[in-house]
Amino acid sequence: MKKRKTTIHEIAKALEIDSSTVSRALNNSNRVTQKTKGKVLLKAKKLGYHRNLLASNLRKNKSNTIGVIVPRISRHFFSSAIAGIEEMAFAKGYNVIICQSLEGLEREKSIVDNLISNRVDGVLVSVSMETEDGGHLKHFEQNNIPLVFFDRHCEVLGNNSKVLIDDELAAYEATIHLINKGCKKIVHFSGPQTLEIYKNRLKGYKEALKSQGISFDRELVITSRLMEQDGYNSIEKILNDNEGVDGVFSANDMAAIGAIKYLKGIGKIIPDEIAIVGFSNEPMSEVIEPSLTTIDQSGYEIGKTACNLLFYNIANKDVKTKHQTVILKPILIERESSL
Amino acid sequence: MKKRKTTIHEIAKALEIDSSTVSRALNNSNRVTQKTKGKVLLKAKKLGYHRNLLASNLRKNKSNTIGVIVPRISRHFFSSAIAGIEEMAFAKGYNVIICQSLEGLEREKSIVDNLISNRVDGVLVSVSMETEDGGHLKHFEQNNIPLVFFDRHCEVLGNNSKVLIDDELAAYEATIHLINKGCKKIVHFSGPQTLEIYKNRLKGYKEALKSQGISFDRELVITSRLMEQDGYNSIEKILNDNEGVDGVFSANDMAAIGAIKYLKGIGKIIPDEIAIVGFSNEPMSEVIEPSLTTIDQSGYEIGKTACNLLFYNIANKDVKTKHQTVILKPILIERESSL
DNA sequence: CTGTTAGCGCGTTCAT
DNA sequence: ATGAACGCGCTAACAG
Repeated sequence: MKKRKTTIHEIAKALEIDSSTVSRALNNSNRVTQKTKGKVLLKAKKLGYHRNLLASNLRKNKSNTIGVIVPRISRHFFSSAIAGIEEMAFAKGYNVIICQSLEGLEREKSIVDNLISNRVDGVLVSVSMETEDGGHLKHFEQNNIPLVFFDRHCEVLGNNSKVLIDDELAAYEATIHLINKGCKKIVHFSGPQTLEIYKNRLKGYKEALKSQGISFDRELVITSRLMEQDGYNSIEKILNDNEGVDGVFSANDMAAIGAIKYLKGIGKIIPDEIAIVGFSNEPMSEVIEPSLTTIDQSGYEIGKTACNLLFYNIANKDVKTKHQTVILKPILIERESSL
Repeated sequence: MKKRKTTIHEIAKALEIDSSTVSRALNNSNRVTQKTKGKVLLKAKKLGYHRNLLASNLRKNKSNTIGVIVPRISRHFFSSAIAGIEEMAFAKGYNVIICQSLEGLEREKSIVDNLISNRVDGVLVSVSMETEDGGHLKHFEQNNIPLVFFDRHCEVLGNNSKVLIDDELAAYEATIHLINKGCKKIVHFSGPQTLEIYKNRLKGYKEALKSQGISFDRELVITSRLMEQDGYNSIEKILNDNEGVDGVFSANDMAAIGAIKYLKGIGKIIPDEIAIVGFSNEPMSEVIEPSLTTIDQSGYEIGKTACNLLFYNIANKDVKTKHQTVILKPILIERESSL
């Protein structure tokens, strides 16, 4: 078993040319004959040559690698985002280093240092729950490494770009969808108002009603933790207390499913009598309740978009750019009832 | 904004010592005074120094990075495996490069070349569906890069290690579990016999029956594609055709859930009259049917185990080792019915 | 079109 | 304990 790997010098020696010519040939430079190019490539294959990117990267001062920091890889939203990122990166010939903060600030800090040491060409970040101050993330721009947030962002001095989901618009569109289907009295299942996402979704719901001249009724907003059982209970309660409810916009999918189960139990037919839309970015709801209409934005699309933006920023590193914020439009998916 | 990053030479100059001393200090060598060590570290922090790992790695001919090849990152099993891998790697100070083959052989081949060029210190692979011959994976060992398969493996000449789930044992234990609960007549929902996993699960089921002196009844094995609807139909059919069925071992979770739904519909109480175990390594079934007993091995554990084995092989690269196969024992999870 | 030279930033000899 | 010098493998700059 041979120890050292073959270098350009060996293939240069074998061909009795200079190593720089070999280098050029391997890089498909146009300053080299087709003939020698062919000879070099042949010899390289024959010797099982693999370019040493450690050396190449050092010389070019560029790692051809982007770093990705997420709280948890195994969460479906993040794993699909990473899938999108990897596809974009692969297409551009970049590598992807994956790091998970596990929702911890200290770990996130050490990841930042490590990525800088690895001289990544850019970074995609979805911050941990402990991250409020983005001080440690400033190191990236201090080292001239472009950074793009996706989904979970935080404020950092300097230029930073982000790709987000428009919760308010999503809620707006979901509600409009229900109105267009003929709903007059639409219930909203909302979540804890401490969270930005639920506040925004409530806002979008209100906006939609207003835009269509429907007056907002506080009674029709039920706040819960949005578990399946909550949806079940909420729809039961609202139907007892109110006449003529014909639509539900749920701030997540599980509560929507609970409501559907309740309605099925009492013999209502979905979605003819009561139309339901659930906010979702997991595929789970589709499996549990194939007839549920959902509104969401896939992690995959966000990942791809963020990665694209990052590459743009890498390419234009030198030109001074301002904050870029891409807000992705949600997608409403109405599935056929399989029942 | 300064362009070039600070190097050991700059901090050496600032301290009026030699760069090699700085290098030693930063590497915590014992051949350097505590005092100078302190001064160097201080200065390094002050100048915002980050070691250039491109250079360091080149010099040491070692990238401190492992490569991971999976068919699809967004599949839950793989994303949790990657999560486990990342945690182990982080603990050892290694980076993880993620690559997805998207079930394609050509893409897998080009990933292999790329990882070799990046001089990864080791590789974890779960092969694509198109990969039957592992010829391209031989490149790894030719380049002295340890390789460990997890979950999906294939034959490669030379030494290669793998970490797998013991499907047969899992099925055996699931069936034994049912017998211990008092079941006398256990149905098996099986899948396409072209797939190794379903063959092995059937084998384990048979073994368990045999070991407990229960005779195998071909009538009690129903083969389908194991969708929810299949489970629903299968249990209906079996209950019509057979008296006294009191247990079901399903080769996956969706069919088990279908069966539970059917039984709920006809008013049976689970799990008192008919006990059901579904094979599963997705968390989805838990959400859909919280009372379902499952047997599986998590991707997370497999990832951690495989990564550990890889590090072992990296550490002992020079000593000649033989094939290592780790077969993980499945875990049976019996949940309380929430209904 | 090709060869020569130099150096990316670091770690590791040798000296002292 | 520190300094001087070299080289990891490759590419860029300059000749010719």
